[in-house]
Amino acid sequence: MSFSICVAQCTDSLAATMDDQARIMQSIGGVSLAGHSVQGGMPLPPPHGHDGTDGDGRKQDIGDILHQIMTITDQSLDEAQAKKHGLNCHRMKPALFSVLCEIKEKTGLSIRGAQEEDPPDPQLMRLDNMLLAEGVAGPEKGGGSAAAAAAAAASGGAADNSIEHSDYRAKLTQIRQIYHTELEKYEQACNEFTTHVMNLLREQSRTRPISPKEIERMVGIIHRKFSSIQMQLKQSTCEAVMILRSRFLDARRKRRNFSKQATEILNEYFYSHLSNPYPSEEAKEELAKKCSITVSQVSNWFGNKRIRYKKNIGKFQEEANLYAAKTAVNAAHAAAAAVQNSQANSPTTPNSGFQMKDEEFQLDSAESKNTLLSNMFTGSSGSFSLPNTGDMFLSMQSLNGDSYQGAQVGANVQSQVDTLRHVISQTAGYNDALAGNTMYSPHGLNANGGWQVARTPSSVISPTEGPGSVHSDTSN
DNA sequence: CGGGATGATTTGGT
DNA sequence: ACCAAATCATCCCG
Repeated sequence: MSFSICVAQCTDSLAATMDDQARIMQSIGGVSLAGHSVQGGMPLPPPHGHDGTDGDGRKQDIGDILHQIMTITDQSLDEAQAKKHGLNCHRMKPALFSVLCEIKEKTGLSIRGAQEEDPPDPQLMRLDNMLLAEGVAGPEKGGGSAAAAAAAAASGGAADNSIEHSDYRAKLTQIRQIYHTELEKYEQACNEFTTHVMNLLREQSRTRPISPKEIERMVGIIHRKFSSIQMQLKQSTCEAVMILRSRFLDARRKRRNFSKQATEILNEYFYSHLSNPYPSEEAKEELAKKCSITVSQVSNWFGNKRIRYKKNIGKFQEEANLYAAKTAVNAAHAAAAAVQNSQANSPTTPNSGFQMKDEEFQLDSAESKNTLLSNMFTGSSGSFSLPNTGDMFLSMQSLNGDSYQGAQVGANVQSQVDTLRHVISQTAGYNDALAGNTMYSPHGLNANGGWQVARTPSSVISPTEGPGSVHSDTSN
């Protein structure tokens, strides 16, 4: 939308109003020329110096004046100025003026009242509200600096996201700026135009009757015209914002898979908290930081993971084994580091060898994993029951199922020591029990398909009877 | 290119 | 506000 359009439109409106007046004038002329007396029977003052002359002369005079008035706008400025002066000085002018006044008074009623009250346009209000909501209209919200701060706060390494976000902010700021400059331009133009028209009308009021009401009305018309243009501006701004938004949302939809490392970290947490895979706010923040993703992405991930895990536990068993083992090994590693020269250490290589353990486990064959892991999986899982699959499964109770709650992953050395001890103690005893079912059994799911509420470890089921108890759930 | 994997969004419930 | 579930949209591999 350009300034020229708005000026053109306003000019149109003004021209239309002028036309109205010209028509009135014409009708006046018609009346006065056709009839012998002007409407209302107002007698024309006797033309000076032409007393007693025929009516043709007067008609001629009036006709001339009216013609001059009506064509005054067609002439060049200088010409018009001269003519105007001539008319103002014309001897018939006061009389004609009063006639015009009277006619005006009569026709004025029909003009007025036609388009008075303008209720707040709901459409305009909607646009205003939206622009306000989008932060395009309304008080300056710090624009770039706020965006930068928000981006910085959200980042913590989430490059993709913050880049997109700041990009969005930048574009929005751009739109906002354009909107404001345009709005200002229109306001200024409106004021200028209004003053101009008012001056014009005041000037003209010397030649023809123009009431203050009429000027007011004209101003109203101009303002309406300009505000309708403003509405167009607002509308197109809204459209632009919508497009930007949809693009931004599309861009967000255009997801990128998380890095392998991030998935690793998330999975580790998930499987080490399988009994209650609902990270606390702090835990989520921690994970988000570690994974270079946002907290809500962590939440999304856990939401998806829980649902998909539960939906098809079998599919995730290998993964579960893998991560349970990792957790156990990590715990063992940490514990070994913690207890240093303890006698009850893991049957693995010395400290230096632990560094590679993760990779080794990742690359292990399924069998070795399963045999190894089935002995270790109890490391930090809680109790579980299958949903309604009717599968036979094991219910295991951990010693420290919830010991990681709210703590940093792998940071709780004591629990890791416990885990290690537990793993070690379990290794021999339950190997056989699991031999026929190398699956990593789901823990923490109740019959309704939901994870059970976290419970205090070892208080419900003793470590001796917990891991060994076998449930078969054929109901449902 | 098809289809499974996966991150994001929507919907409905508490 | 958070969750489960369904669904969407894209990624990615064979």
